Amino acid sequence: MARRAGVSTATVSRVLNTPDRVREETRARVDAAVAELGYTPHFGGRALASNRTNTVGAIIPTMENAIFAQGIQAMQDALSEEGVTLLVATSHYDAGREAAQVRTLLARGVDGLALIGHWRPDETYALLRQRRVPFVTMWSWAEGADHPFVGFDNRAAAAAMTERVLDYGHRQIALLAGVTKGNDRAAARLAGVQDALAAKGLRLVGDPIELRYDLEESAAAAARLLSRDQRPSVLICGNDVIATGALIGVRRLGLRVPQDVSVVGFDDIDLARAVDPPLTTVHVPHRRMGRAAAAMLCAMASGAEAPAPQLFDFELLERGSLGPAYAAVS
Amino acid sequence: MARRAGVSTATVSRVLNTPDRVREETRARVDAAVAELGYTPHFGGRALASNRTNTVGAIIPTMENAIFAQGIQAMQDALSEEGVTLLVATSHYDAGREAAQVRTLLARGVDGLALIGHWRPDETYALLRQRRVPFVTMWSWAEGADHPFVGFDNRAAAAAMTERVLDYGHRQIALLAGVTKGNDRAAARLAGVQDALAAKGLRLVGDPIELRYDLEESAAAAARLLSRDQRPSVLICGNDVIATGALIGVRRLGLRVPQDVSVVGFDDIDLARAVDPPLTTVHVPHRRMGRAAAAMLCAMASGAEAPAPQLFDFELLERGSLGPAYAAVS
DNA sequence: TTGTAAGCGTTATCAC
DNA sequence: GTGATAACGCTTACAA
Repeated sequence: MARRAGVSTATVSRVLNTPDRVREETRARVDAAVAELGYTPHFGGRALASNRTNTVGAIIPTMENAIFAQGIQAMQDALSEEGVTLLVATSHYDAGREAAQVRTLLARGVDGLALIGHWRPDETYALLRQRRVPFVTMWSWAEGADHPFVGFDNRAAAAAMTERVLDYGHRQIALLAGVTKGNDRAAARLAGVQDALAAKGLRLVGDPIELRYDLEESAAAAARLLSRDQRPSVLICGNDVIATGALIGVRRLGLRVPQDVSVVGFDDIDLARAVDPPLTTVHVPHRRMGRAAAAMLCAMASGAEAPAPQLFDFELLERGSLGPAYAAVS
Repeated sequence: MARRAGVSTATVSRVLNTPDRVREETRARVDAAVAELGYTPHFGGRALASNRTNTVGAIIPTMENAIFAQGIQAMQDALSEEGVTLLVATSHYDAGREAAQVRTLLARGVDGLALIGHWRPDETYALLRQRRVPFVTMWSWAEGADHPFVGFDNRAAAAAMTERVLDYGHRQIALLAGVTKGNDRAAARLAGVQDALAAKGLRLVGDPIELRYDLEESAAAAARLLSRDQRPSVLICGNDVIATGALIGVRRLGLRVPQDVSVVGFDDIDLARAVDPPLTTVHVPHRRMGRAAAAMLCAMASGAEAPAPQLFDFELLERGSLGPAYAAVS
């Protein structure tokens, strides 16, 4: 390509990177040659010479979870406006795989890294620091963390939802939580529910049940729970998939929501509006968090000092799956 | 790093790439140094010297569509077993953005590329061929195409579903299709429905309506359709999101599914099992297609000749949203 | 404003 | 089996 425009490779490089440092006429000539040959700079060469890749990485548990799909899509849209490519890797909720993916992404020279949640082995943080890669964590409020993050207070949100449930008169409350092992979001939500109950001197009906992100498993658990002697009047669910599963389980027993039993979810994914009754749930700004993380990483990759954590608000969304506790009243 | 093990960079390279071509003792020494320094080879340098990146790209419309999220996740899982990284880009259903993303991914030196569907400007194909990048198309059956693909016959599947609908006695049939512009899958599904009707000398009630991937828009369209004089007894929907929206629209009118009106979907995403009644739909093996595409790309990137297209079967899944056409009978 | 030339960290081709 | 050494395509002083 170099001399198709009759200039040196250096000038081509300038046209591409600092167009204002080159005479208009020369620039036009180079641009023409670029267009004509369909030239695209070689990524490897660029990375090697400049030690930057214009790439940031994100490691999420799985794309099959709609909240991450949304967040990552928003993040990618924001990054591509800045000419930055997003490299997405998945950990399947496994700390070991996450660490391996960190290594992979570091080897590819990412200029920054986004990770979900803040629970991970010290070794992973040590690796990140040793390589001096800017990183942010997402989706949770990492209180007192010494790294930037963008998230919201899962614990407070769960507590707020629980208080709302209590306002409706419910006292027989069961909790269908997500798997808390290695998942600070799920754990915080569980803790939030317990907080709100403890504040009123109440306790759950039975122990919290931890469920995977699976409709059938959740449906079965809900049905089992509702067949016990002391039937709960409300099922508080750790996410909307569990809540939807619970709805299915309730339906199988021939019970009605919310007349016979209430169900509340968390996340506000599409599913929440699609089911009948639509789910009362906690709205979480997944897309806004994705965009905010993108902005933070861009800033940090450009050498900015570690930005302040960004905390988003949640919102209680009443849609119909939470009603008064008739059963408890009778 | 090079001489921490007291060897040349060439030997380090051999240990990493062709370990069997180096003496056991030397190898051990290098491995030790690698571990000690936490060394990872520089991706850019590697790409520059070897002209391979162990990266393949995929361009999908959006990750927010669950079928692509599933397929891409499966593809990524399969690729990572081969040590290949997947670079995901999104086009938002826009041919121009797709072409731009092709350029971006080519610039990053991907060893192969996966694209959704086979409708795209000739220029995009020309670019792909000019750069000699192996590529496959996914999700549709590109009859007579001169490139490898992995997909299924959207048209035949839609026809089969329509025949099933006819078997239930429906004659007042409305079609809520996806947007067909630039989307061969949506267009093929629409054509399939028309095929099956034409074979029996039947016609749709009104024109096919094209809807975006949106619950509310679909709900509104369904409600409008069912408020007309000649009310359809069944709504055939181009995908499960539209079908779910239709379910919501039906519910708003106080009608029951399937007693008053039937609804059928397409894709079999999670949503289909979550709604009430669960959707009768076409099951599409999204994950298997993702894995198959990964295998094809790996083969092609390793220099294999263009593999034969891989066609997957669909499956009609009856779940409850399709019932007999009482209304039509009366 | 532009060209020259020295790297950047690998791999590949040779000798040894 | 291993070490020099020359690419690979780009960026970036530095010189012109």
